[in-house]
Amino acid sequence: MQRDKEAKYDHLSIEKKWRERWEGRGDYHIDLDNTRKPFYNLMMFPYPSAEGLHVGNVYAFTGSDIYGRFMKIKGYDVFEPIGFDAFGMHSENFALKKGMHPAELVPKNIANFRDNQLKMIGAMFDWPRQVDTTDPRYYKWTQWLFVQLFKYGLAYQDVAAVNWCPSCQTVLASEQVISGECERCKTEVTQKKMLQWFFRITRYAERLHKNLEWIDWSEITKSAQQNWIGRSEGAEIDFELAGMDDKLRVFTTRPDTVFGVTYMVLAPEHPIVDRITSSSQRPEVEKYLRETKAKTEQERIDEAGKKTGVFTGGYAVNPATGTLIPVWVADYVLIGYGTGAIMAVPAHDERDFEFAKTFDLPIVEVISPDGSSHQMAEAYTGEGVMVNSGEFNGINSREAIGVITRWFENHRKGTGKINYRLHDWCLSRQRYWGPPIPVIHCEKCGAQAVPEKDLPVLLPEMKDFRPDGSGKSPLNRNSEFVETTCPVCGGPAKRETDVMDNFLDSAWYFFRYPSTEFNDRPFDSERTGKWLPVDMYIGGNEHAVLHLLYTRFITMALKDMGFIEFEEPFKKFRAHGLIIKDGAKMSKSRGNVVNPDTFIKEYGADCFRTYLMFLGPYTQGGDFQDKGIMGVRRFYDRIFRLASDSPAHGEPEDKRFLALLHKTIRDVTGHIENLEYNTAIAFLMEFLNGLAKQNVIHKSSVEILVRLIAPFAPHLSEELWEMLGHTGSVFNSGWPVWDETKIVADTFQLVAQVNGKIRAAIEAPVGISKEDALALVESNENVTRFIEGKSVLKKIYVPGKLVNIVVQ
RNA sequence: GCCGGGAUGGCGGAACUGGUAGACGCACAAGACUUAAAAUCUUGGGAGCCCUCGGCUUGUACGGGUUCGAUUCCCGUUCCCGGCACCA
Repeated sequence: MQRDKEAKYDHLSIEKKWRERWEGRGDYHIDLDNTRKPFYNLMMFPYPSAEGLHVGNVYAFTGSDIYGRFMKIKGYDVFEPIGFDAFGMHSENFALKKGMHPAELVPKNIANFRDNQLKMIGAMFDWPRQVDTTDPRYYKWTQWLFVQLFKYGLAYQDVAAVNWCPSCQTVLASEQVISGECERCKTEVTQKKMLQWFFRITRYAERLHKNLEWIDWSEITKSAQQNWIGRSEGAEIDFELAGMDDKLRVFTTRPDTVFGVTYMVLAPEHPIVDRITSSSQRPEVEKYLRETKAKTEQERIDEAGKKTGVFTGGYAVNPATGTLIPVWVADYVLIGYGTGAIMAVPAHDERDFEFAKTFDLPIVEVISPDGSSHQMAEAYTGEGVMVNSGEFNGINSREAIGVITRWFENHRKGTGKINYRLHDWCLSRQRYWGPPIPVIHCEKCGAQAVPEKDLPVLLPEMKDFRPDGSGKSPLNRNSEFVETTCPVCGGPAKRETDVMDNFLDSAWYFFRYPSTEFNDRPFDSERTGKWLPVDMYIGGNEHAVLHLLYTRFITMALKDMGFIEFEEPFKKFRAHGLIIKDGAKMSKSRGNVVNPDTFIKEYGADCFRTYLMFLGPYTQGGDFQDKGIMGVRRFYDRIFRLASDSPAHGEPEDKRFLALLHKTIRDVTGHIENLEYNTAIAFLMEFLNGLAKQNVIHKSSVEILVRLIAPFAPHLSEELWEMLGHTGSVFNSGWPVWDETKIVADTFQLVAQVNGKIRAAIEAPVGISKEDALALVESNENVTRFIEGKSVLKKIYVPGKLVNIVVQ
């Protein structure tokens, strides 16, 4: 054959052809009501940034799409929707920077994302069902969701210390503060006491924690949620205050150490500080409170370890010993956790120990590792035997936790208690670009939910949408929006002007996808019953305690309110890894950003997809190296040549080749199922290498290869499938099946070891007996060299694998 | 500090329930084709040593252990990534 006449893999025309054909035929817009094997394949929808699609997006979507296409070719009715998470500060801040209006910018970004980029990556998106969170037809239902939660008592307004981002000029949820900084702009967050809207996610803390035991999610994600929820078991104990009627309640995980309580500490913000402070101590206490208040979060973190505090002048009574103990105020106790007050056990808590050393407070050992008493040079936090603990002496401290808790319960001085680190979800934002909170404030009737018939509360068009730092949304400056009437009494009232956290938009979007055509309900119950929970969800782990926690909460709430019958939204969730470039994180400043468009144009989407997946295990990410993509391109070039070279009819007979063929089907199947795409691709390459070496290349073998690469290279496989004479889509051809019996070869490499060291590998028939195997090995020259003149202690035979001769 | 994940050639990475470490690919080298180059095809390789077919020694972050045999299991250590963190 003449080289220059050879058929050429022209990815540009092939990919265009199949994009158009899929769209024209509506291959991926499935009839949701007429399916036998529904499979909901979900990927985290993107926010349409002006910079365009990031390679990280492509990586995420491709991995998910490969799974979806694999299920499709296996015969499932795969629903693979996509949408745009377009509300929120990211879009708004960008619009501000560009001097544009988000209402004008966002549709442009979406169009660019969709038409120039997302449509090019070869995913089987069901476009007619796309969702845009800024569309009133969508956010009407986001507001509806708020109203339901409000009516159910899960949404409330309260004055609380909240996280304030001075740059974004809004409050944030604690999940959106990453080590003291705003998740969006990295500005240091400050604490402010403000009236805000919250969702009572803490009511679900135990369920959110408990279900982690059984949900099929990536371990890394579950562990992050576990840490975030921060469940800890212990007890709450009441301490009487000398000369006061009040009791001081504390939370502790170590009730077994109560005999060792030698003082107590209040958080500076604790309400009782004012009353307990004696007049002589008052100036000092007030000075300390002023100083702590002035400290930033960062200073407090930096100082962690150094203990500061002052004595209030007040005393409490140790409920176990009856002795008077001083009450201090110190900022190592946090108002936001437990009761904001602690019982201090310096002998058995490192922080209390340090504090006691600093201020010369008594240290009493009550848990001894060996039962004898010690000079305490540091806190002992392990378990041991109770000492100096009255009637409890001699008990193991771990046991004592339960015993003492019960003792307190019997004396009505305390109770077993589980504490969570999780806080309620602060939902309100003092910004413009979000769905308005659907609430009307009436002086007479209080805060009222906007009646459902009046939804959506449209986000008014405002030329000046700049946040003003007043603690209220820019909507507050729009009197036309603000002034309204009370839905209960009809009197004059004001609208709530804060908008909702855009994480609420994304907390329920997967409910909407299967029901996009219903405008009278957020989601149809029949559709939902058929399609949810989501079968497979893939996304980045940066949302482990944001989006992924909120979706679980919202799903549980929807169940409790009777809208749905399941409480976990995703049957399976897998976090994909991160993709880096030449060993380093991608960043604009480093100039090592991979532009997907360039690679898709140059090598084709199929190549790009496959290469991204070939970089490393999908759940762990990979290192992108520009040259590496050529390997994948060569792989597809070779397949293309093979298929266009009119392969022979008939079936291959070579047993070795058949073994390779069936093994490839088996291994590729298994590895795709586990999202180990890199190894699946390696097996495909190995198979091609084997196939190309055959004297006769059979069409049937090429067809199997084409079907196996289909999830990775959808356009190319369709083209090749057609070239091989088929009319329908390769995705309707079924996934190849393997025959286990064909994988077994006639012979194998019998490894011969002496004392565990390999001395030879001998071709031996499968099923060789132990005696024959030993004989074979012992007749090997290189083996005899090592056993000659030595006494044989043992002969080990592992069938089908090796013989090991142990000598001395 | 606690929790989770990880460390394997020049590089990205393979290795099932402990059984030939380095599959597959990149880069590299040699050869074939070519006037030449590109493309393509073939071959080669962890390191060190004897260097002759071939063989020996050594090698999966480090130090021990269990085992006939350890990248894999156990104990200890270092470093990297992610989560939580003065959370009582």
